[in-house]
Amino acid sequence: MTEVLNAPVENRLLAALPADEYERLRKDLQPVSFSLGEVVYEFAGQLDYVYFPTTSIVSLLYTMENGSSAEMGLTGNDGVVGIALFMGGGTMPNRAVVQSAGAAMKMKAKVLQDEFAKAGKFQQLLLRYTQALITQISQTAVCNRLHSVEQQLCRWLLLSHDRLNTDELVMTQELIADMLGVRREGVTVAAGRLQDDGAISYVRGRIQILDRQKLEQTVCECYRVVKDEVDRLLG
Amino acid sequence: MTEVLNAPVENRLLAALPADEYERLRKDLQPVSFSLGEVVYEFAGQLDYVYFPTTSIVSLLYTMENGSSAEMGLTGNDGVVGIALFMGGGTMPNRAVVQSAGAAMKMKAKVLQDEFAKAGKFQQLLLRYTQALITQISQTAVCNRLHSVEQQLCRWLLLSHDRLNTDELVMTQELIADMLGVRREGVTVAAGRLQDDGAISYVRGRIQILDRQKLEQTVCECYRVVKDEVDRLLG
DNA sequence: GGCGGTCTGTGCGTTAGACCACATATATTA
DNA sequence: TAATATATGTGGTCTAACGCACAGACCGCC
Repeated sequence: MTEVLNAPVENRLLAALPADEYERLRKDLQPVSFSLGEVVYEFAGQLDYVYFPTTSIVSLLYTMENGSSAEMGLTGNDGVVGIALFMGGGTMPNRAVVQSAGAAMKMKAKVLQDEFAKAGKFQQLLLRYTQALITQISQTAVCNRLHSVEQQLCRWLLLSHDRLNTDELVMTQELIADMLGVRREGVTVAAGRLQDDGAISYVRGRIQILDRQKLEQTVCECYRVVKDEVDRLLG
Repeated sequence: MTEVLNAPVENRLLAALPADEYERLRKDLQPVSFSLGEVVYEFAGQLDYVYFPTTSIVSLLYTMENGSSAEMGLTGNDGVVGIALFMGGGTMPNRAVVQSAGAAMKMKAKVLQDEFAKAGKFQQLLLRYTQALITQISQTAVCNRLHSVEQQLCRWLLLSHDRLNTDELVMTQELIADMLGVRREGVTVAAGRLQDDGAISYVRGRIQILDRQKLEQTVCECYRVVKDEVDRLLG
């Protein structure tokens, strides 16, 4: 466990740093543990740290005034939570919620900003990640408009699976529904079909990915666009 | 006409530059004229210039393999087209199409990148605009999931109207449908209702905004979130 | 074991919007 | 002034997803 916590290089952004830059930053990175449902930042809330997930996944989502919500993107070991801190706005009009419990490395906002200002490799990586995130959010917009709940569920499962080193997702259908911005029953039906196909198995908040290929057959092109772009920009 | 073309400060990003920086960049800005439907950049296409719209509006949209499309955001005199050039990726997996004919100032990619690397006010403005764009795209994702065609049409009309200095939008329902990712008939019906309300009048590709207040009553909260964030970040 | 809480499955009426088929109205050009 | 192309209006059918109401199923705890 501590082994995992002390392995910041499990985050792709940090792992891509040159050795000397990484050595310099190392002392400013502290391990943290996120539990499911924990709120990393709130609508318009000031952030003191940025977080580099290693084994956790954090969802970015917007909650409407009437309580309904929808996810616009998710960040795992490929990125960083808190881009507003280097983009200059400080805050963002959305929330970040832990979607899969696990570990992350945190860094003080001030340290990050100073490092960003050096215009080195770190800045380059942060901006490239941000561009990849833009693509992810864009594709979410398109997918929300044009594709079925089942396709979107597949996209979501695949994106999450890519960011974990396990085949088990701990997640109730209720929570998935909140992420996708659909009804819980809609998720039940879509998940039921995937289960009948043998793609996944689902038992009370535990999804096993049994057959990725089947998911990839069902998913819309949106998944591929996002994945290819992440690989191109950070790979 | 040339008067307009020679007034780059009609773009809010350029207008926000300190006098000395603006003077330095001035010689690198050339006026261009965009016609309706012109493609500014193509899926994964390399860009030689970035564009600062002054009286034009450019839509960012994704076209699916089957030909259907949806917009994820739009840029007018508040921003810049071609963020991939300073974000580091070079290209983006989407298209940029002129949604409202008019003028823009263009700048060579190399000049922009050199200027960006100076980490001055210009960089700060570009990053802040990018953050505002992220909010716009995010809200499009949420809106696509949760709101009606009529509300989305209102959002789209208001966002466009904010970026123009006229009450007339030149735009067929067919094209609006492509932007919103809905059927043309759906736009006809929604626009018909707005027309009955006296909010707009619609004649063969020419929309008159008659009563902004009525639009703002019908629109969902998404519009406000985007507008407030743009004002906060660039205002 | 029994009991309350939390998940998941299912059925049914309702609805927004898709898809299809034209009718009509306004431009453009011959 | 026809003839043609383009833009908009309208009505019908179909379907995915919603909203609601409950019925199981599994979980932990007393």
